Amino acid sequence: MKPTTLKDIAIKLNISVTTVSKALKGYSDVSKTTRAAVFEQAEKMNYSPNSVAVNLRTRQTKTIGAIIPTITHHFFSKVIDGIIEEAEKNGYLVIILQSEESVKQEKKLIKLLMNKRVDGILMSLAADNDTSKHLKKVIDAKIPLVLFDKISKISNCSKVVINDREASYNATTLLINSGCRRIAHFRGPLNPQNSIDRYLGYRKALEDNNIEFDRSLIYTCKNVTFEEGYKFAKEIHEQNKDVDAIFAITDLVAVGAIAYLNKAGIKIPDEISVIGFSNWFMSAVISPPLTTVEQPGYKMGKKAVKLLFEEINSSNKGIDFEPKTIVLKTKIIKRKTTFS
Amino acid sequence: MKPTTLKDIAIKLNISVTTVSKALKGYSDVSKTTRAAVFEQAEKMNYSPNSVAVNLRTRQTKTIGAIIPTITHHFFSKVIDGIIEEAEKNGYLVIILQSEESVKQEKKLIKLLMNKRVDGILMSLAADNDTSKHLKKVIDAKIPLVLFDKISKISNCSKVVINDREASYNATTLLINSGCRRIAHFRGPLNPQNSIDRYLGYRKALEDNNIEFDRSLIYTCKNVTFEEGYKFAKEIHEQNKDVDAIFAITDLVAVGAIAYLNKAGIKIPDEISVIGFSNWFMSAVISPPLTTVEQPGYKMGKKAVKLLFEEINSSNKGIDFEPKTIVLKTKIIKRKTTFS
DNA sequence: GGCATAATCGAAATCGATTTCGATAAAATA
DNA sequence: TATTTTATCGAAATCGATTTCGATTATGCC
Repeated sequence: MKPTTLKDIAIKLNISVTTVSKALKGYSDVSKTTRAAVFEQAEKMNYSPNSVAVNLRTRQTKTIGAIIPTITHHFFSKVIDGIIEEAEKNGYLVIILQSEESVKQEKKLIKLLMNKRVDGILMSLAADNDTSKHLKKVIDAKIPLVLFDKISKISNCSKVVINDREASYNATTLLINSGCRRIAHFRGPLNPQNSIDRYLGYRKALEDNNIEFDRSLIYTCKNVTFEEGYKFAKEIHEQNKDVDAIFAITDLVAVGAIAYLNKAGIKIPDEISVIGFSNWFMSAVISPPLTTVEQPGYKMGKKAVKLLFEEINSSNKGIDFEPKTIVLKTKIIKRKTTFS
Repeated sequence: MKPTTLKDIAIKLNISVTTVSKALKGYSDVSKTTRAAVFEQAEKMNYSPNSVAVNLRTRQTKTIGAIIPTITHHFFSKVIDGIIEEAEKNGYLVIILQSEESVKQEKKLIKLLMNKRVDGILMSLAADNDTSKHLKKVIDAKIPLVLFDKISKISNCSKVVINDREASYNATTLLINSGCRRIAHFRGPLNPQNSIDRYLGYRKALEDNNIEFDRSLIYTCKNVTFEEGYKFAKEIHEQNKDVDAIFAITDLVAVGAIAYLNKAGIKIPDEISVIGFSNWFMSAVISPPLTTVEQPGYKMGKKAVKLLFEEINSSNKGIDFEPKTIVLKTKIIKRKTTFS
């Protein structure tokens, strides 16, 4: 009924708990006979160490926490996939929590995880994040912390990101090199850093190619949805904006735009080129297949965990850990919505 | 640096650990003066109880485990969303694990969670699941277990499912009532129970309406992908199968089929009706919007957790818990790929 | 003032596993 | 035979929080 303890085995064998423990852990001061008996009995009683007790003694829970805005999002679910895989490979379990884009919720969850005594925390920040005071609490408590994707630049901790600005610059440049001059940008919300960075990369590319920036070609997707992509594409068309390319903050938005363009009979890329961001699996199968920037979610998750473990291990050895920032490479996947 | 303990407070205040604990927990045999001092000091030292120690004493971890085939799947990520929300609302944390459709992996993960001493386990089974011996281990160990979506009918534990057969029956009937007679079914793999049930519901609907079953109209999607939907739709078209409707095991497959039909210039639903399953968010925005069966993932997650807590609470009170099976309602969401 | 009651506190045991430090007995050496 | 190793075991402390039970002091009552 109740799980077997060392004591149960000890009583059965009429020896001490100490000896049972030592036998199981391979100490040399246990006779072969005793050891064999212990192993046999442990097997028979289906013993497995109570990890709660072990955790208490070792001051480690072999558990890490991950806080993300939401899991029902293809990018984040990929990151989580990577996190879980890598953690499990190292004997760690992962507690997943969702901030739902609320800093208040984020604070609460951090507290929860700290009380749980997780060995480390992974976070992708909520969009309305400005005050990173709650992150400081984690850092001050010496709990290893790694930020990924949506980070806070000011916090003194490790980070795993992509170079949004550069990726965006390259995407825009591709459009320019293929002859586009009136390039609309369907940008993300105003606050998040990667939304800003992608916008900045877009502008820099225009600038470097002597293309005048036209504010009226910037559309802000507050919710980053299919519908927004559709709507803005429609607006562009109906207002005769003379646009020859669209660069969308996300594949989903791009797919929305393509849906409208297809419906309106506008030829892609002949009349309008489209480029997305993230390489969502759907972007490969829609018609025409979407050219996009690959955002390595799975890899980001893995890297973040690896970095976290580096810090956890240093911390265990009492070594001070110098926060690192890893910038993952992105690449453009050329498909059929742009001229090469 | 290290988290504050009761002992730290006790030493600071020069009283016993017992009194500190009692003050914090509101025992009546502590003077107002002492209590106030303890609270003040606890606040100052930023005390929060070490939950590992509490867990050891209470024999509860306030943690549950969830094992699913994969998280990078819209349905499962919705379920997980529901699970996390509901668990957190009740003060529980969730450890997510992926079986990757492997029974071997499933066994390993179960063992992991049992060693972790989670208070309960939620599972959606791997596809190749036939031997549910590993589930028996959980049940025998009296660890509350709730299966959802992909279940094992023979296991004696609680379950949360939809009536796949009935839902599928209704979907097929809708097609029949709108005049379709040659209805193709893009089914799922051969093993999983819900794949079988949906197939069975389809057949039953044909039978009840005196429509002859044609084996050549059954297409098996081994991987349940967009590409398979596309491919089979193409096959149907090219082989002149005279099909007037397609019922797909999943929206993704249906969307693949629609992609082909659109490309081939086949009018939906005029020439061919299409109905999907799951109500994936994309199905509402594609063209034409897909009629589908709503599969309540979020709700399923919540219900599963609620059921698990019922069992956990009974078990805590020493009451025997009689496993329940909850069947969630599905409904058909009529959009534009079917008549009426 | 004497006894009963209430008010306050803390020692110790517990949850299970681990590890240090001795203790004992047997074997080996001088 | 006396002494030193070696082999084998276990008591006790520890990780932190909780709770039972007993002890002590202060107050109430007659």
